[in-house]
Amino acid sequence: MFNFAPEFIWNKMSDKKTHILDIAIELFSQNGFEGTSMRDMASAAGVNIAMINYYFGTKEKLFEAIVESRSNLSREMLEEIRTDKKLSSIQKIEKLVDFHVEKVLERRHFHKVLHTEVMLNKRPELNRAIGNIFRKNSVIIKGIVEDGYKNGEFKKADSGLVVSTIMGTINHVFLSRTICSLVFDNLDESTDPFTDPKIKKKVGEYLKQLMRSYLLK
Amino acid sequence: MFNFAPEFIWNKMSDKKTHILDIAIELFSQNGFEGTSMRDMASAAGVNIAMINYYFGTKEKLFEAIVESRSNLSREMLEEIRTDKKLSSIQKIEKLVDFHVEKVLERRHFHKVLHTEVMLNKRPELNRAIGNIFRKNSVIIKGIVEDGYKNGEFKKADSGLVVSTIMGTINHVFLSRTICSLVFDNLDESTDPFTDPKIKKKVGEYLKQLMRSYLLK
DNA sequence: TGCGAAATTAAACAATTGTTTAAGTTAATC
DNA sequence: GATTAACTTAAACAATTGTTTAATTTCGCA
Repeated sequence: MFNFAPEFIWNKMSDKKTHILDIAIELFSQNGFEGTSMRDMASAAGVNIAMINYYFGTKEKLFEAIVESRSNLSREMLEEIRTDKKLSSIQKIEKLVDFHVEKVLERRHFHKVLHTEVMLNKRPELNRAIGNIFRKNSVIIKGIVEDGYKNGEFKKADSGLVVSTIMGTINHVFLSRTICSLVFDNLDESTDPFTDPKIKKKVGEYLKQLMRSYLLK
Repeated sequence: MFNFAPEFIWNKMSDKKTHILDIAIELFSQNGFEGTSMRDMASAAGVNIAMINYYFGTKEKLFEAIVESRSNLSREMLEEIRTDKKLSSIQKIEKLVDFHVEKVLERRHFHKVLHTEVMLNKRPELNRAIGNIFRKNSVIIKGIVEDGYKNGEFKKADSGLVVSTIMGTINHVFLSRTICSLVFDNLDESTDPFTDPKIKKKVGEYLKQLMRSYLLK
């Protein structure tokens, strides 16, 4: 009898635990929290179901582990933009818009789940974890807007609402295929709007123009 | 032995079926689709669980029935704004902003669920029903923006993205308590931001100013 | 009053859920 | 090589899910 090769070979860099995490991100992203069962995840990751609880305790803790693991990714980049002395305030805003469009497009399913979770607001622990990410990012972006006012480049503006417009517009356009088709109503059925560079550019340019006309003196 | 009064007396205007619908809206809004069980709904409505399937068939059909029942509420109002000859284009936009802020604040839980459903995009039938509502509204608002360009009042603008900014900003601010607290960071713990008229006004004024500076020539 | 359709009920159904158990294997340490 | 801890497994657990059934009651109408 032959011994067939196992479906997964754990290499040493990404061990079984982080492999589960990767699969979990994928499934949670596609199906949401309630929509993803532990058994789905176990079989998709090719591990015994009890291993997930062995590593992470509970389903909710698993989700929290995911959130934590992605937590610091964008904060550093945002901080970098804010403190860049070579950029004017409006240039920072423009860079930030591009960064966010890119980020959401790249991980739109994940962002989708973060937003569903923060909206529905069950699972308090999880909500707090997500809220912390949003908070850190929000503070930095607000800072950029307020800096622009202090140095005389911008008109006075409610920085929190400016953040809401940038994030809100991007989310609205990109987190739902249905809505995306409404926004760009001449969408070719075959082309995927989320990989189409023209659409990405369109949204970016629009938001920058919107911010210029509202913020600049 | 006494016969105690039943928990609910069905009056003739809103019979048992529509009573179930009302309760279902409430529970779906608070807990989402997956988060609401038929048993929860049955006991909240004070009816036998089998009655719900008797009236509506399945859980999903029940949700669709809700969506249909709310479908035409805002379309008429929007159409009215668009065709109002006494208003300039920018006045129409402003009226529309106020209308949407009001609408979302009034039924925020329901809008929350609509958005979660349209984001996750499981349950194709349901998604199509929700998409149709969004589509109808979207078309009208886009029309207002495009009218404004044709009559020389507005600069050329991507009407779809303007809609996204209005809807996206309002949703981002009002569909999550967590995010709302980030936007208005000096929030009193005790006051409810969603009933506070100051916050409602703030968002409305901001969006109007944003649209004026972007759209007007 | 009596017939038949509609309404209502408690119970059962079958499937799935997240989690735990208890027995097993593997691997490293002394 | 023995001891211990980490890992892995199949099975069971207990709870919940949406839906259906089959028996019964209610009610309008002839």
